[in-house]
Amino acid sequence: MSLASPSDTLFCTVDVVLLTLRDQTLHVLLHRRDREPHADAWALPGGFIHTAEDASTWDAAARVLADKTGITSPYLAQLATWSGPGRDPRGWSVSVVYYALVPAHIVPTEHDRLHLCAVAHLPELPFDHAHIVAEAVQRVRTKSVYSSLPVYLCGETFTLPELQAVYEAVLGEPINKVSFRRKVEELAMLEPVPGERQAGGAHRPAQLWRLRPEVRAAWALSLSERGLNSRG
Amino acid sequence: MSLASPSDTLFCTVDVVLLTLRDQTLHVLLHRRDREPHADAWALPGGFIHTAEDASTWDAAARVLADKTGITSPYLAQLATWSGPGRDPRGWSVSVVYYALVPAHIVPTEHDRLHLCAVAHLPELPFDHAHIVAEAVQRVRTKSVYSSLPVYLCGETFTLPELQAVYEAVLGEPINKVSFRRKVEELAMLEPVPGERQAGGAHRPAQLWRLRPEVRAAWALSLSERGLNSRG
DNA sequence: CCAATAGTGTCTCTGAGACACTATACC
DNA sequence: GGTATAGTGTCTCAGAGACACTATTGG
Repeated sequence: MSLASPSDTLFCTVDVVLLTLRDQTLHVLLHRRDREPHADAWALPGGFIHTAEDASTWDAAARVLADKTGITSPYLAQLATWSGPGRDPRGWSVSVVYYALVPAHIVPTEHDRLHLCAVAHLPELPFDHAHIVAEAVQRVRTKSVYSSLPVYLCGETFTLPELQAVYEAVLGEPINKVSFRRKVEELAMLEPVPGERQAGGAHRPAQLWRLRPEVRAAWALSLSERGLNSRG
Repeated sequence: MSLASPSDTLFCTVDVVLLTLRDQTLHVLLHRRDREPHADAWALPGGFIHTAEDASTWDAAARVLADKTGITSPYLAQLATWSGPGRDPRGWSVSVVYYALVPAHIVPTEHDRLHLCAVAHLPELPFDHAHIVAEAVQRVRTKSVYSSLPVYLCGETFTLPELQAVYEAVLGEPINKVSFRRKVEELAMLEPVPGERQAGGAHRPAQLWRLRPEVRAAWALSLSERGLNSRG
């Protein structure tokens, strides 16, 4: 059977907003474009969907991120979809955008085509990428108020003072220590790691914590749950 | 210039989850499909993007909704995008899904190809439409907790007891009257209409309220703000 | 005056923040 | 013992719900 309205001269891509914390500030990973349009400009890593390899736009985003930056992000979620005839000079385009949160240490060393940039001091970005980054930052801030999202900005294990600093960096305001610990406890998403950690200085060491395995599992499940990964 | 990875045998559609309240229950508008696949099955109204007429997927969703149901919804927002090789038998597909909220009285009389169905008692739906509806309902419930979303399920004007009943229907639980009124007041989104309304019975009539014009304006603005409507 | 619903005043109780305290490391 | 940071006990205050009251209509 043939499509009623065959490919109406439209193309479909994915883009990834990868956010991380550096010097207590949100940074976004930019990639220098290989091709026209806007060749050699800093932009969000993105690319076409490969229908032969990708089982969803989520897969496409993960593949594009890995190909262009070498990163596999433990957290990669859909942000929204942008579209229109004018956003890309090549024609009517649809871009399904994902956002990733990673600890700074897994971002590879920057080089000529890879750059971490503070979200507050972005250069001119091509297409509508500036809007997209702004929306991603807003989403992360909003979700951080009531969820454990920022733990994905930490490494595998972390102390509560570290985690609190991460929350404060994301939200841009100080948090009450007691309230923070109460909140963490009631969310019940963390578990203590048997070991401890010495801060560099001369003081009591802090307990190490990690995300409870069920939580990571639940998050992975929520992907496949929604219709066998068809929700890309 | 040519596309690096030209249209990789993939097609892009929009679907609309139109929700309304009937008998104090959330209902979704289903449309009997005109064509294969799943011809004559009840499904979400949807269709292809027409790059010649649509300036965004938002425009496409509004057009599809108007064409198939005759409805122009005051609230139409992006839900998410579904994708994959298996969700539509015609091949690798991307569907950008929108959700609409309307008062029941603007839904046209049901006929052979148009049907309002309680979200709790959906028939078998083709594609991944059952998942999509579930996600839309969840989104509306979540947003209703902290926003004025449910006012779009009311008509132009309404009484506070009516609005409270709408909130209760959406959230599925009773709300404290005093707290509800405090909340409405602090959100500052409503204004009283000079007139009053008699309930059918013998009792004190209730004040009529409406959404403040600035709020409707702000909502319209938030569309165009994000990059000249490029966020479809 | 009665019934029925609209709308408000106020008490209580829960939860978040402020503050001060204790705990434990290195020097 | 001093200092610095981790972690906790408790007081206070603000906001949400419960309840009871007043207001206003038709009968």
